[in-house]
Amino acid sequence: MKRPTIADIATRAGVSKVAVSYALNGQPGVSEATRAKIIAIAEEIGWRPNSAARALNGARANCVGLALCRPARILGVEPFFMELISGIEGVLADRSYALLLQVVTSHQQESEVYRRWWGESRIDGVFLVDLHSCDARVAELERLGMPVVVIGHPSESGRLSAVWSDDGQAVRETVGYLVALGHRRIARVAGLPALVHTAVRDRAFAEACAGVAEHATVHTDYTGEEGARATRRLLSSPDRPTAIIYDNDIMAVAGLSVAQEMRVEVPGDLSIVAWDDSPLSQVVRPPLTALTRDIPAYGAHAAQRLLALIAGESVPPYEDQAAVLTPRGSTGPAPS
Amino acid sequence: MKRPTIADIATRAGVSKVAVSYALNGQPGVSEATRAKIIAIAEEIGWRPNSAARALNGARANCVGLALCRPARILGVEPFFMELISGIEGVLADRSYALLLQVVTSHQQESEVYRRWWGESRIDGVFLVDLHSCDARVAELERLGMPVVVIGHPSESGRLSAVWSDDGQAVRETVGYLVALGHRRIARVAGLPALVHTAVRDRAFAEACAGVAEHATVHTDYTGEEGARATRRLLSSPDRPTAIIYDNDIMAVAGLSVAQEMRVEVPGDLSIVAWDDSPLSQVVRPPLTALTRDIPAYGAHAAQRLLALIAGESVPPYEDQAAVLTPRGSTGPAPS
DNA sequence: TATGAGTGGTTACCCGGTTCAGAGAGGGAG
DNA sequence: CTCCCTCTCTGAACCGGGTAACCACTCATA
Repeated sequence: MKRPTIADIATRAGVSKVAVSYALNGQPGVSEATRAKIIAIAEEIGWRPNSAARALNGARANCVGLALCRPARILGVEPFFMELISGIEGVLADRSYALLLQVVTSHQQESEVYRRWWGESRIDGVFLVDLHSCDARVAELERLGMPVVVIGHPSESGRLSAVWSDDGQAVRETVGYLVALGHRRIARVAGLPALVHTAVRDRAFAEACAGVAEHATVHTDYTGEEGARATRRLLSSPDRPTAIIYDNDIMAVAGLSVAQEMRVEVPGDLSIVAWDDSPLSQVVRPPLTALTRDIPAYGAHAAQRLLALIAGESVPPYEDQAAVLTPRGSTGPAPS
Repeated sequence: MKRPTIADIATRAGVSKVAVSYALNGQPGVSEATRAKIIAIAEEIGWRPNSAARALNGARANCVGLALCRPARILGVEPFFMELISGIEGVLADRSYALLLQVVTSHQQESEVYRRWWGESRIDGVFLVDLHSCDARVAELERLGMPVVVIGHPSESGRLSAVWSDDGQAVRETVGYLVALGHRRIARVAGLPALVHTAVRDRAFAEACAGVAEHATVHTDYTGEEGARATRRLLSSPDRPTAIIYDNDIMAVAGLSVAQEMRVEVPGDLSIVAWDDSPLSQVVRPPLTALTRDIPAYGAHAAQRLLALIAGESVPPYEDQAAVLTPRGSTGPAPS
């Protein structure tokens, strides 16, 4: 029942374990006949290299880490992370890299997890997500000297490599589209204000609206409840907006329901745009106009960069495609 | 920049590395004064035990695995797995266990991942999810002799420990509730037919309806599109159902939209029940009656059992609480 | 005074794979 | 026949910890 080791193979093949090591790693130093025999025996007894023993010789751990700092109820509802992970996995699996995952409740705990993983030689690098402004995690990771790919805006990523997409561009496109439809009062139901990408969107939204439309931004925690509450407040104001942009689709769906409950027609009286186009956007009536992004591809790009970084290559910041607007039934001309 | 080892600490403290090992592991064999000095030095230079070196001594890897065999687009939309992972993480984090995650595309690939992880001594055990009938993975994992907790029905889990909840009970409760409301034609939009829990629900549904209501089951792949298509077909039939039970909430929301699009009133003409009560159920109008389960707790129980199994304890199958019906606005009396 | 039991530490070796220096065997050139 | 080189393979050391066995010393007991 014990797992076979190269010593077992060596005994069977009648050679030293060094010869086995060379043979199995494709290194010179053994004849082709011996190599073939050794490989045959290894396959027969189902030998696998012990990752711990390899790691001990300074080899890579063949593993990268990801820590998520969000409460369970938000993580579950946001398809973003699962899609991101799927994309990351696709790249890692090809190179037999594993992904170590941890859900944490604070940035402090998150930094501690990085220190532990790195100190224990468990991982070769990490992804850093959900960047805050003046993020202490960036300094911590720079200090550790570990390969890191930041999935987020490079303005706050310090000397760490970033993979990002231009949310500002997506906001400008959306506002331009809504203004062209005649909207002059546009609101935004935004996510957590501490996140860098929220700030980027906030700024781009204010700039894009400046001079062409009244604008208001309400911050939430990404949950449907807060999205609903924000919508209710916006729609209750005397000069209510004729269009609302939501930072995720669960809030957009909640907003749509609030509008229907308040007898506000969508898209007749109110246009709705959702960020991050998950299947959810398409199953409600009317289907939601959404900012579409290939999230698995985004994760895949980040994973490629992290592996390159681990291999010692230098990795400049990579700008992924910006989200593009996919118009559906939830947007239309502004009411006259 | 090199990571400190116990040898470094030993040099600094002027003792042998064995003394350091004893001191840091809380073992007897060193004086309290020496122990304190060693611990102080270890903290000062930020020492962490190298996980590879520990694992090499036959110690645990302090890591468990989870392989998910679902396409990315379904994984993203199902809050189930993220909530399950959150629950698992909560327990693992307390014991400094890590979770190794891999998304695979076939059961064969999944078994290969298990073999590799186990052969490489990367993990101490795994969770097995999405059981099929006559699942080859069960035999494979039994053969490997690795600690496993099956998250699913024990009827198909062989000699492996299972953590499960009685979906049959939930189905009976739901059907009873609908029948009490006067419904006599009930349909079910089910998930993948190959999954054991789908089969369990199918059987319970047929039995619960037998003699009291006409019933029909349509299988889908869990996506909103298929949920919508199934609903459209069901509502187009001459003797259309007055109630539909959906196997997840994205399909239920899609079904709700289809009903509205076909001018079928919910709950006036049609009652809708969703399985797995995510926040999504509550943000649509009307809010969905749902089968509620504490999924993070479910994951936590599974994690506790897996850790017990790894510790060498014997773990009987554990039946978690069945999902309970949470009535909301989407169900009502059958139309007369 | 010899014996025994704790302390507090050490030396030696193990885990499984990698790496380095070098040892024989065989072959070709001089 | 010797010299040298290449090919194939081996012993020993190493990575960073864990553990068994043992040793030197102190103090209490027979």
